[in-house]
Amino acid sequence: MGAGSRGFRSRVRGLQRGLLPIGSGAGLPDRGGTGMIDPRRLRLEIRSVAEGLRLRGIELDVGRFEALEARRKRLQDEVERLRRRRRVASKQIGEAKAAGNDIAPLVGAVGDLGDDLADATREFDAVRHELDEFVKALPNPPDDSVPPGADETANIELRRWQEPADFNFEPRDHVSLASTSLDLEAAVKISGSRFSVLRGSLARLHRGLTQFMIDTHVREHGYEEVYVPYLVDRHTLLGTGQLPKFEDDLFAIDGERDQFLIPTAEVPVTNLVRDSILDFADLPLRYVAHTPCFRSEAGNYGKDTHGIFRQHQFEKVELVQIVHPRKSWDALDELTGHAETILRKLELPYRVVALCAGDLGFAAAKTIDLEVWLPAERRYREISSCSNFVDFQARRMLARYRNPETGRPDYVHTLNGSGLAVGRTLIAVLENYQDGNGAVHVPDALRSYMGGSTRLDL
RNA sequence: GGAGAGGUGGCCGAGCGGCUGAAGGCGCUCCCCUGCUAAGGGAGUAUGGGUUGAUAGCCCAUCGAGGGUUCGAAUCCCUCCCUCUCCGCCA
Repeated sequence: MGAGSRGFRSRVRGLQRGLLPIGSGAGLPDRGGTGMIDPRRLRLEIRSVAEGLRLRGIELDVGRFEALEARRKRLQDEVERLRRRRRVASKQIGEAKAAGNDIAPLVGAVGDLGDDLADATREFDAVRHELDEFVKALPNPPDDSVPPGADETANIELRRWQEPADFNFEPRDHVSLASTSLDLEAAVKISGSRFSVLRGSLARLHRGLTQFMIDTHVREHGYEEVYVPYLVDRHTLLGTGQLPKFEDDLFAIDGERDQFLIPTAEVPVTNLVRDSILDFADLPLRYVAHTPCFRSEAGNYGKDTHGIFRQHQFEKVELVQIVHPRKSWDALDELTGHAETILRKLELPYRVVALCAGDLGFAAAKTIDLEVWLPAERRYREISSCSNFVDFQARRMLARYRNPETGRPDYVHTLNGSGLAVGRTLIAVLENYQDGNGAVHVPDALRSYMGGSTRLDL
């Protein structure tokens, strides 16, 4: 039995064990594992898929896909035909043997079947691998409601909440305000650039913000708090779409373990439902997790180098929802609202922005960003990103639910959003709550998390 | 880290290399019977892929994963992963 003549399911399982096709020589993943755009949709409506991808600035090579698909079809047919022949022949041999007949002629009749099958299988696997790579590299086509555009300049502001405070003094930035409580020198000494050390009440504020966010989402929004690993394997990252295309953005563990530091809690949390068939009645699932996030920020050299806006390590409270496919658009609005609640409770001015097609992340069908006002920069900056991935991640993960109407498994839809990025919230609090004398007040909502203090002791 | 045991369908649990996609039990669904919270009888009940107008059929694959032996592997061989028990270490 040649490589690849094992079934689809075994490949999917292999994948789930972290044995990846990419560079590992292991079996090819199939549908579930490769994940992506629905292969059937790709075959049947490739034009519309191509159109969607064009909005993201990606030109789908329709001719190449169709050629590959034609070969795949022919070879799969051949392989299955040969396998069937082999099965039938083997069965006959078994029966003959049981009846006490001479099996030599039957065995001889099998002839080159084995070799033919091995050859066909080899070819089939090669084509599937090629097809797999091709499809896997395709991002999620944007939803129809996503504004067109190539980059962030085409994003659409949907609404604003509160006008920025009109300071009658020159607002200072968070680095200046934090003073010695933000010890960037120590961080550089310990770890290098893009890390930070927080001290005293600033560290406490950081922790308090985190607690406040989690508590709000658990108590008021009905999320289940989960604690998850910060190191994950390749398969997990493939499920949510960080791999195989964006390995450079991740910190990998160097050594025997083929693991990576999570770039966001989305990765471990969404993968909770990987390879499962959920009960219809259990949907929607809502998880909130607080984790550190690790990003290499490759390609962002020189960008946001001041302060702690863009770090290799930062904390985030993440919201994840697993929902019925017909509910995901409502869920996106809800989830965005849950993130907004934090900003409102903290009374931080923000605006809501719909990302244009060109600005979407790989797996997202639609993304709504929340941007908080930073007085020192005199502009709104991203503090939360809420996305509906529809069935894109679910396909990669084989995350399904039992459809009560058909009795069959269907893919769920997945969503996530920051609720919020803690470090950036810290910046926003510092800058928006400064009083002009270098002091920073504690937002009312955070008082109880700060031991009743009304001012930060910086 | 050392020693041992084990990984089979939603769960439990059989399985001399061939008729086992997989006995049996439990659970679940539907039907029948039953005059009353129970019992009994019958049928059905995995997933992925392909084909197709089709969630109708039909075909292929899957018994932790990968590879090997063989006409044929859940069953034999090799490698890896995981779980459990005991010892050691440890927050």
